[in-house]
Amino acid sequence: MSSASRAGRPKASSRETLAEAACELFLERGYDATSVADITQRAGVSRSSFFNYFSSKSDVLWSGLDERITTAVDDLAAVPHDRDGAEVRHILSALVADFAPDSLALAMTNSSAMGLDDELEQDAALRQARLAAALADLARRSGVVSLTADIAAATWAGAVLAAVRAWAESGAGRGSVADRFAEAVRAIARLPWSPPAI
Amino acid sequence: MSSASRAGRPKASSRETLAEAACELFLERGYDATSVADITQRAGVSRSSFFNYFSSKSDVLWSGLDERITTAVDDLAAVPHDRDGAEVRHILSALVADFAPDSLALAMTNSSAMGLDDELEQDAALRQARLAAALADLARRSGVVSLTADIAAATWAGAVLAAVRAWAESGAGRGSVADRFAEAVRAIARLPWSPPAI
DNA sequence: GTCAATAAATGGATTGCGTCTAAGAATACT
DNA sequence: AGTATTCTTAGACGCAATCCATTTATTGAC
Repeated sequence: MSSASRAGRPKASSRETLAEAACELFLERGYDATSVADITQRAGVSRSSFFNYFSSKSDVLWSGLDERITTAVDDLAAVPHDRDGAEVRHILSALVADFAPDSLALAMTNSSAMGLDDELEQDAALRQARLAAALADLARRSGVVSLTADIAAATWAGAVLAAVRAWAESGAGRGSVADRFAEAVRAIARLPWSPPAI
Repeated sequence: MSSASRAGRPKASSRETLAEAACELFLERGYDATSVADITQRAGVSRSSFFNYFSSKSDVLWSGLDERITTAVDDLAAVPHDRDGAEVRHILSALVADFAPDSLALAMTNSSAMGLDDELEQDAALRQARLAAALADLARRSGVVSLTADIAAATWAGAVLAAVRAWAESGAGRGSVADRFAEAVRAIARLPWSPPAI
């Protein structure tokens, strides 16, 4: 089952091929000016096939992080209600460990060239929200009042996405996302929440 | 300029009329199953006119908060770089002061009946992100490093949206959004950021 | 009253995403 | 050869959102 595809028609393309074609076009024409049909045309498959590989156009950029968030959400849902925060930090660390998605990094560093600034902001917000929802859920299960749970969840989910942003903006070369997240965790502990903070 | 409409064809509808029609339909059939054409038909105007009143379908529910966020974003952009956090808290307090949007509250309390759960989560995330971007910008202008600025911004923006959620979920009857936000601010100061927090 | 100027409504066309379905093509197993 | 399996593909669809040209309703000036 491992190597040989067992039966059926072989795939005519791959996520990688499509993502590559998409990124090229995003750089050439910009995100909005690139249609799904454009992408599949360059990749040499039909438009219909696109949605066999990605669930949406923006998914091309975010599927890597989405998968990781999905497992993190599952893991968070499985945490017993009586655990301490170390487990949560561990799950979030696993989420960012060895994270290096070519397409997202490329898009983030070239967001202005791709005309992607708003798009990326919004897409990032959706991912942050999905993670925050799982975190808030866990916090509530652990007895934290709803309002406080939402706020703490917003902070931690914000830290994850901030780490990704910081990593991408620094050229994605120096330092891993995990490093950035560790930095973020330290920053949270040091946050001056009294007036001078923000 | 105040009362008499100065010239031109009089409006055939209003935001209120359209919002009312929309909410009725959302309750009857659900959000996804309600098209813009359905809304305008019930309101007695053409589909084209809808976009003279709202910029999108979801805007029906969020325009109230959007306007407030817009002024808050403008105010935040105008804050000199050398001010303390009190000014920020003031702007955010103004954002939620006397906030009581009928349609959003209705939608949030009946989100499951309207089949709106996911939709509202996502829409809320976009608003939170818009506010967070302005807050992070200000923090960066004030010399806070980017990563920390993002995290702090996520917390405060999260607090605003959490206040709105808490207010809506409590029936929108007891206590104002402003009260909830004040509660949120106190919660932030009390947040146990070491492990046991979340 | 007539006439411009103005503001809004309207119909219709267009684009693009995302969904769905039925039909076809390529592969492995027997 | 035949069958089950897996994927591709064409095509149609519904809907949101944009755009434009046209029409309708009002105000105010002459």
